Amino acid sequence: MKDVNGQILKILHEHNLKVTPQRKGILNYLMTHHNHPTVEMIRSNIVKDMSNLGTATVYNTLNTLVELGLVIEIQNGDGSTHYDYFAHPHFHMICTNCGKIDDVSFDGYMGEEKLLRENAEKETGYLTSKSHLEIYGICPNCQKKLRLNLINK
Amino acid sequence: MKDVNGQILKILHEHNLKVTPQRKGILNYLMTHHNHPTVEMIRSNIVKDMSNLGTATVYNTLNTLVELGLVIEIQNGDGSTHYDYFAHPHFHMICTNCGKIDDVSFDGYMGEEKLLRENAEKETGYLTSKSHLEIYGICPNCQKKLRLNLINK
DNA sequence: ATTTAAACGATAATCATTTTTAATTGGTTA
DNA sequence: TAACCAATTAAAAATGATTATCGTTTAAAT
Repeated sequence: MKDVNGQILKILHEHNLKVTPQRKGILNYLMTHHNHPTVEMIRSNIVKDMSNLGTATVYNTLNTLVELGLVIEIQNGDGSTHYDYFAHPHFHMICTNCGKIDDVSFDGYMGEEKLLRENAEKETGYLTSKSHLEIYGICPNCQKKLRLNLINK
Repeated sequence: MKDVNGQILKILHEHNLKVTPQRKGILNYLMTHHNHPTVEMIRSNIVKDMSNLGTATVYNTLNTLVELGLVIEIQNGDGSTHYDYFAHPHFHMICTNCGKIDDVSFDGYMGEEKLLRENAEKETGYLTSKSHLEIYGICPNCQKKLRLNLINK
């Protein structure tokens, strides 16, 4: 098990961010949950422990973390932005039926990602830093449900 | 050169969509422009030719086209959604400095995309249909500007 | 030509996100 | 330790994008 609190302090210090209960709470939530929360999910969860936490603060903190590359934004089509602590390179599978977002990585993904970026740089002259890949489909659970629906007709 | 109007009629008929001037206008705009317009860009451009066009109609039409897989949505971080007629598989380079979105494809990209999807299916049990790849970086133009800024300090 | 379901568009409503503003606080320095 | 100050916070208001409503219009099937 890891010293999450120590990591959080290190992250904040490394980036010259003041250590506040709000930031610690938000980072802790992101690092210890592997869901893909919205702003409201984060806020309502933290409010339970902390006396109060403003919506704008959650937005500010998340935007800062996104700029630092520690957190990324994901859209699953429900209208609000979801966030993901991006410790390890991975991509997202998004179920077009239920909106679920899964993190996926496999051996060699980092290599493939790097190759794509290099090809793209050659092609366009961009200086690239990161990429987001989203693959859309039907999750196993929904496949089951959809099959049942067919039968029940 | 291609018979865009014929293509549009074919698309609408194939999907049992009524042929209306609004839909023809919106599809025509998307197919003949290679920018990545927002709803407002599309609307204001078409209003010049057509007596009128409601915002809701643009949204409705675009949502329909997205569901059909003919058009995709892209977020570049400026708050509004950009649209792209997705005739041929490609990915997007997004400049983190100016927000520009470039379409890119290179020989072999389709193969790499297919491979990624197959790996992902094996790993997760999803049944996949498509993917979106976004690569972030600094475009050549902004690289120049940023270099100049450095010198002028 | 008539009919009908689909599509349209003006407006209002909603929802996510940002800005504003004023008060508070972390962390540095004396 | 005290005091300061810039950074941070949070409530409320503002903004901007998107969706819902609903009366009117229109495409296209009969």
